[in-house]
Amino acid sequence: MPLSHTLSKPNTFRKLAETAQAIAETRGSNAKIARCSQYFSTLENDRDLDLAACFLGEGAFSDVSGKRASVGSRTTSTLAADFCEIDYDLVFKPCKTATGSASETIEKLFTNIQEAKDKWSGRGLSLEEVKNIYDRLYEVSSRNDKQQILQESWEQMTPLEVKYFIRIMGRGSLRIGFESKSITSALAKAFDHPVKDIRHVHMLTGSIGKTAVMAKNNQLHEADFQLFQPVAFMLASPVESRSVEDFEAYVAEEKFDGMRCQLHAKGDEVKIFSRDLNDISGSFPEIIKEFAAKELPGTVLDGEICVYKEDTIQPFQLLQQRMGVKKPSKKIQKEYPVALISFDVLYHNEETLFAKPLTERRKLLNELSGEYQLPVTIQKAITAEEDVDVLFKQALEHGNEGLMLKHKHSAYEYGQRKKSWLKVKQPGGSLDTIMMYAHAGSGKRGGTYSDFTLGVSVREDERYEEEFIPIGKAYGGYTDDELKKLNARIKEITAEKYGPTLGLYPDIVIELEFDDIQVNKRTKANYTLRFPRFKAIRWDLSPDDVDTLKDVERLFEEKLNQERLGQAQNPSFEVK
DNA sequence: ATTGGCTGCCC
DNA sequence: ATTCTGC
DNA sequence: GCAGAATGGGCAGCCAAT
Repeated sequence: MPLSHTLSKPNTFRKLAETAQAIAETRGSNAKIARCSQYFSTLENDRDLDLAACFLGEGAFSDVSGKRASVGSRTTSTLAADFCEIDYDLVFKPCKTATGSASETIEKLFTNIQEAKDKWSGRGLSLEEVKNIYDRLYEVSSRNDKQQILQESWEQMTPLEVKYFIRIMGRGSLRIGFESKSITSALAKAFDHPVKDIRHVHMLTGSIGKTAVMAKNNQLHEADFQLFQPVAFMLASPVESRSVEDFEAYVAEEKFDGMRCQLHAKGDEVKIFSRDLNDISGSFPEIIKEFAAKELPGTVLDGEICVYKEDTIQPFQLLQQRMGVKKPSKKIQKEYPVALISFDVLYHNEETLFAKPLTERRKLLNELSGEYQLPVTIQKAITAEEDVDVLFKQALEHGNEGLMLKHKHSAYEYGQRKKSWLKVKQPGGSLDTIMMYAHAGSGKRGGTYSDFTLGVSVREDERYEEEFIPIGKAYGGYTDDELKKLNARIKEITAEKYGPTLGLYPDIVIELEFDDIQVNKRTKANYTLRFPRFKAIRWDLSPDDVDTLKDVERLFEEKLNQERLGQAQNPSFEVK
């Protein structure tokens, strides 16, 4: 069979890469959807459709598979440099800075460099073969083995294929203006089903590939919720309390600064899943044991895991030291005792409750709390903004993050960020900082400096010799227009260039907003900021006006002195 | 046996 | 997590 | 109003270098 014929077959990886590129170059979401839909229609084989939908919509592995390639930009980039026989630091890195994308750089280099072209066998791979490569990458662990597999694969791919192979392998976006919403629309169009049906089945199965196959074979109605298979979480939209209109329609509960989780239980079988649908049961054995002992009938709960010690909810930083621990020792379990505080019930006694209004789900949750001794959040009625203000203050006193306002009649809208759940938070503070370094952006921000290191003043601080020291980085909170102005000014105040980073003369003052200050001994300042973002570019201020490290220390002390109220007084959760 | 770099995944 | 932009 | 895209800090786990 002639090569060209083989390669034009729809089930080749080349066809998928070409389709992705065509989608990227197409303007307008409807046109993109049409282009993708047409591609899906050409895939005759179920397995190929499964893989194609998974690659375009989720990546190398289905979200619920728990598998990862564990290949990052360093591994791919150094190998790419070797592949082209160029120096990584001297040639590859500058190219990456210019294009703003490692995979884009690799595509360009492979297209233009003879050493890379010489390695190409031109054989081409099927979707199934590429899937096998991803599986092999998951199975090996050393970087050498991973690079060996990558090298062999790239020899059989065109530069365009390599680009998408890398993007699919990572957990990030394909950056073709086409994420899960568009994929579901494309499947709806290709196989003639309502978008909402496709979306619903996607939520239930957790797999876009499976959903695609079911859509093709008219099996969407067969999809059903299954215990121990996690569903996407309902998310909340940020609001300022003054912008809420009908307070009576909402109930308030405190927003815990912990780890969101979905618990599935039946008898002594219990599993918990993280927001990204990873199985995190192993990290919290005492929660598993505790719920196993309760012998619940088939039940799914939505809640938050917190470190809870001496009747007090402990800071998130303490929980962080447990989150990633795969097999926590007895010592760790004792030092960081955790509690799962539930706030919703999604399934009980063979019945899914997603479509029921919140009030009804809550009624059941309260009953379960009484029957099985489950800690649940306390919901409070509100009628006006003043109520929210009072409750918000109480939440902060508990060491909680803020308030959730939940629409009383809302269904559990999984996987979506709607206005049924609102989160009310308040910035932890702000600092006037100096811009110290500017870093090259990537993707659509390629070619500009879009990411900045901000510093506080230590000019009159005997502990330091320099004028300013970094306190955090920020990349957002400015408009595209402001970014242009910043880039113009940066050109004029560049002192040094280190690869993708510019060292700047002190000139631009940024009002930096953040949610929290934390101690971090590994940094020069000893402190870092949680969720730093631009609040304003202070063209009106000069480097002399920048806040000092002593100001940071003072803010931190103030925070520490606000003692956390134990749950014994005025609790934010209870057992009915 | 330690340390540092890379990766994934919580917020 | 947060934020801005295009549709 | 939603979806998409580009990015923050910090932790554990794992591998590579020393």
